[in-house]
Amino acid sequence: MMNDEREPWLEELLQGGEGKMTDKQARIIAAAADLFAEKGYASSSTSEIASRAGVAEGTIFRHYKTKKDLLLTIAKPAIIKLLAPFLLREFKDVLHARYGAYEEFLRAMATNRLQFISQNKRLFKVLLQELPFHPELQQQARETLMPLVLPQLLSVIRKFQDEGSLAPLPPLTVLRLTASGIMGYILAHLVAADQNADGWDETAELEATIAFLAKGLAP
Amino acid sequence: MMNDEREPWLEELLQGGEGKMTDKQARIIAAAADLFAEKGYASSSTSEIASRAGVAEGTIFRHYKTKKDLLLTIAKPAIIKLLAPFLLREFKDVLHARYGAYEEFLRAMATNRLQFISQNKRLFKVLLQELPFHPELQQQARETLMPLVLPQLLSVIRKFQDEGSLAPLPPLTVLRLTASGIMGYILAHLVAADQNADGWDETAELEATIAFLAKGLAP
Amino acid sequence: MMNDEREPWLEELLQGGEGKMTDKQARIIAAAADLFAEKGYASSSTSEIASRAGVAEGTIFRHYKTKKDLLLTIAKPAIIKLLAPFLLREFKDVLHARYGAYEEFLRAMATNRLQFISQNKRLFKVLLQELPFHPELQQQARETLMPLVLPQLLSVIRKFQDEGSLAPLPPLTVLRLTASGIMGYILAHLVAADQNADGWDETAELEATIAFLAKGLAP
Amino acid sequence: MMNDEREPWLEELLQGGEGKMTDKQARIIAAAADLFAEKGYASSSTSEIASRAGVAEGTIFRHYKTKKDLLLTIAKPAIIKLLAPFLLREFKDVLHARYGAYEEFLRAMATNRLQFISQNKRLFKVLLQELPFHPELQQQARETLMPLVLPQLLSVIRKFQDEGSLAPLPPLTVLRLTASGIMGYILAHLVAADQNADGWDETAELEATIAFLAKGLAP
DNA sequence: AATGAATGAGACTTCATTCAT
DNA sequence: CATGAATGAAGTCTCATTCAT
Repeated sequence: MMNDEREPWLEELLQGGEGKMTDKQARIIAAAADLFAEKGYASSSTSEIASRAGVAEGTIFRHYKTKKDLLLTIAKPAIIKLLAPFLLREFKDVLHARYGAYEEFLRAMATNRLQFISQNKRLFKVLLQELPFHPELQQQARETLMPLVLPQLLSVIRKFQDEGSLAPLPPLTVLRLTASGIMGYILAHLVAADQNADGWDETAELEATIAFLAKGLAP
Repeated sequence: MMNDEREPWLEELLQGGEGKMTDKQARIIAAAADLFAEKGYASSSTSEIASRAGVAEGTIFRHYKTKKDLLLTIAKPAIIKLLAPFLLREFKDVLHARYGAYEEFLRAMATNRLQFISQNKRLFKVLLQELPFHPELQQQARETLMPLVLPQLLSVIRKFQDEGSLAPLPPLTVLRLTASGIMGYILAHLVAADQNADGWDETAELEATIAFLAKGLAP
Repeated sequence: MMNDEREPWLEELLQGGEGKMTDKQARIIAAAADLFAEKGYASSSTSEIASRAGVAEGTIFRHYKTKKDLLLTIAKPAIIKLLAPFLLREFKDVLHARYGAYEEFLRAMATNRLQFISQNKRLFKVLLQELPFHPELQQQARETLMPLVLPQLLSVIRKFQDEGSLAPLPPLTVLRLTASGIMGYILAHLVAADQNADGWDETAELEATIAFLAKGLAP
Repeated sequence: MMNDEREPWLEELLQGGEGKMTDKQARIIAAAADLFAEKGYASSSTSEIASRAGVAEGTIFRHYKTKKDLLLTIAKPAIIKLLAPFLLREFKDVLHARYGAYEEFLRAMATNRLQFISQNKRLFKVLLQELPFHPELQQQARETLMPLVLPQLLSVIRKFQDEGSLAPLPPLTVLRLTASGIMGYILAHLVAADQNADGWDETAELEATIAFLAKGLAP
């Protein structure tokens, strides 16, 4: 998975946010994300990060106080990015939008997140792999999820239930079932991409998944 | 998650298999699994494993040539155990059994695996977390999955399709959708257990999941 | 140089001396000598010695208090054996024997020691390699050499000088020159044997060496 | 033999060659050579090398990837240095020089090499002691010896034979006899130096040795 | 800002030796 | 006598971090 193109999230980090990043900072972050995704945080050495980034080892520590800082710089924003479309602000319009049915809403969300994730594979991989070991990340996730994202999603679900296009199950259950369906699809996509599997028919699978979810959750 | 009760898989390892394990070996394996689950393989030091197991560090290396050996001793059998019910031999009867419909089959499998996994949480956690980083484990997984498990599952699916109780989707797609539904349920269960969440109604969720799968995959 | 035949010195050790050796002791000594010759004393582990001898590691320490004991058991007698023909007792007759000239004496000694050394290569190798690092061995060597061997050799040399068949150089010088000639021959022989060199004509070289010594040291 | 003066070969290594050495590198090499000579490579610990060099243990490994690297850095060049005067280039003039007889040639070579060796005792000791255990060193020795040194020496010998100042023995035999004579002299010199022996008359012994060689190898 | 040599704590592993069986 | 599991000291080497340049 050694890949020299910068993933989009990095480009964004580079410009956006507080202080702009120098080119070297970007190279460091890119190299770190690369390595973390490949071998895991704990097995990646700062010296290898430095050499892959083409900078001196000391330079890393000028910009990031510790190795863990490096991880957090990568992973904390990742949580936000991943959940962005469900955040309070961005989601406002959706609530009042005219999605004909749950199915359409699903399709919109699924394609959008799939695109983000497959464009930022390494970022996603790091997040998934390191989340279990770093309380700071878990907290960050909880903090974004609980007050900002969950309520939004639950109210969308309730809206569709009220409109009669969704089974009257507990909203959290609906969410769980929907999420596992979509995550299952995304993971399969990633695995298929990793192995250049030819048996994988992208759109057919997407449609099957959405149809399955819609049918399974029909009232 | 410091827990002194031995998980069932360890008891089995202790007696079963080739050479019986001494008490110290068992303590080493238990301590290692504990730590690996908690902090990950790479961040667990052999010295901490030793002290948690109450043995000298050297003792570890008398029984397991390297630290990685320790991981493999834990994780390789885990793959088999996890997939055991789907293995060629054990599965034979299922194929000819009178499961009324896909739904019943699902319920049987789901409860069975859920039980195994929640009894062997640490084992399962180690496996999930280390699989991405250890090619040996991936290969072991592929070797059990591809020739021994997959064909079985696919033929069950085809049977139900032939009987008209399952939608005529590609069998692999059916498998994926089913698997993500069940894994989603199991993960939610584990997370809920970890946080002593009260909102979690075990049987209600199981039934909802199975109903959802059955409905979503109905012909 | 892995060789299962026992070298003669071992056979002798086995029977001769104080307490008779058990079979296991002999196997331990043989394995140790083997390994010491191959990798040196410091790089040979007692565990490898044990496994090569086919005994348990503990067994070694039942017979030899420490690893160093093992070395000394091998090497100390070796010094005696190597110098035996020049020792007080055995040498008595030589002093009065009718060796026509220094040349004949040389030939006798050279062939005799060459035979011993090439029959006990491993023993010799260990001695040569470990002597520099073990003061006990050096002392043992000095103790045998200085009072028991040197005087003998010097008086033989003086005898030949008196008889007019040897240059009137300082006896120690004669000894040094003679010794280096013979050692050079023996080392060349061993190296040639080690490499199955075909260019090596055993007897021709021996004769050349002796002729060279005799001529170089002629009065 | 703890000696703080740097032997000449180290001074040369320090400046000469590719990358210049820092002061710490030199101290590390010096300490290592010291210890290797004293206790042998296998019995010298990197921690003792570090403390004798006055650096942290980690520093050693910044400069030399492994302990063996340290040995090779010391020993490989040593082989070249030891054989330098017999190398193709440096030797060219000798072939056409007017050495009156083999005797003069011997005297030149012997004094030259004796001087080098006694100035670089530790280096020589390490080489002699470690050669048997390190195939890399043996190969390096063979590679310099066989194509670059041997042919030179043999042709010098042949030249003297043609001129009638050397016995018509096989050149390799002449070489062996000469070499053992000179090595015997050098070793005796070193031993005498080590023990402050007073019986040792440097020049008398050298002359005796050369006379002996010349006479022994006269036609 | 950037470097990279230096550090020392700590990682994994080996080993000679002991001791209960 | 023999075993081999157990030990803990010591070995080689890695690593995140610091600091003078």
